[in-house]
Amino acid sequence: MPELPEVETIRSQLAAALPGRRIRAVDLLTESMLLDVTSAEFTAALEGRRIIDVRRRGKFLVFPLNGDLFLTIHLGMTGQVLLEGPTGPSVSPHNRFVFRLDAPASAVAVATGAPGALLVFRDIRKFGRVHLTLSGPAARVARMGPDAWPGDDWDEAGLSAMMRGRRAPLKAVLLDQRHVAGIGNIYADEILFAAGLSPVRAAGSLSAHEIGKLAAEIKLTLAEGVRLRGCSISDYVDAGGEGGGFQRVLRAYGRQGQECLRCGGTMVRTIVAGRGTAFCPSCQR
DNA sequence: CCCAAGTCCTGGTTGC
DNA sequence: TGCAACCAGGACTTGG
Repeated sequence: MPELPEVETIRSQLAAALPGRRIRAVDLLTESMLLDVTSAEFTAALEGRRIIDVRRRGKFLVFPLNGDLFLTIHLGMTGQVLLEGPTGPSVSPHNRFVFRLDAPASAVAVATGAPGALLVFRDIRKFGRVHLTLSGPAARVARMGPDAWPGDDWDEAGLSAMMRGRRAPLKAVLLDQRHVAGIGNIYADEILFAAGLSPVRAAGSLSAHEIGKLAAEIKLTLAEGVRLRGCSISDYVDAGGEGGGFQRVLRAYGRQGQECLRCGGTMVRTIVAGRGTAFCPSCQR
């Protein structure tokens, strides 16, 4: 699933190719995934609009456009954003939005050979959402806590305050985007394994030392995810259609029944916060 | 038929 | 006791 490292990989690719380019036309193929405006308003407002920047907030992509408009995209569970050449879009029954762009306008995009006269939002499961709003990103983006990575705007003290007094399982708090934004099910399991903490511990029960370890592993694990360009365990590919590499270094997610890479015990699976959860009961306390 | 999962929503519980 | 904060679980979606 696209979590912070996957969305960040896509963002960096798009940021190298899109700023300065205009949206010539839009094909809206699945209306149910559009929020905040009608289809007619959406296509009319985007036509001729220039993309100013490509930003990320948690798992959201945010495209500021000229005229104080903001396009906000969430990839849900199986969403992909693909930059394709002008002959496309490649045929798929799961294409949901196709943004037809003009030729590259920036010298950088030309120099890097940025392809992409088309920006395709494809999503098998329709969990993804597209917003078009005025004066700022979609309202749901404002509800996000500080970005988990790179983590310049939160620290151990902030994490401690988020956890204090909570009886909810530790993993549920990591997954709650209002506390720290960008962590999903895969990275949550990996972070908790790395920190040696049980996903079912009450969040409020962590010691200061454990909070410190957790804070460090959130940043380290997501940094590794970004470095390896995301985790392609199911549908994820980057904007060029390439898979990431993080699936090769998974130590917890999906490893139930297998040997713990730290203590040699057996990894188990349980449900936490409604999500499948793999962990080592002997070395994650 | 069940499972996968991110977000929103609802309804029940807890604790000040 | 009242009320807000908190927390669990369902809905949505479709391919394996």
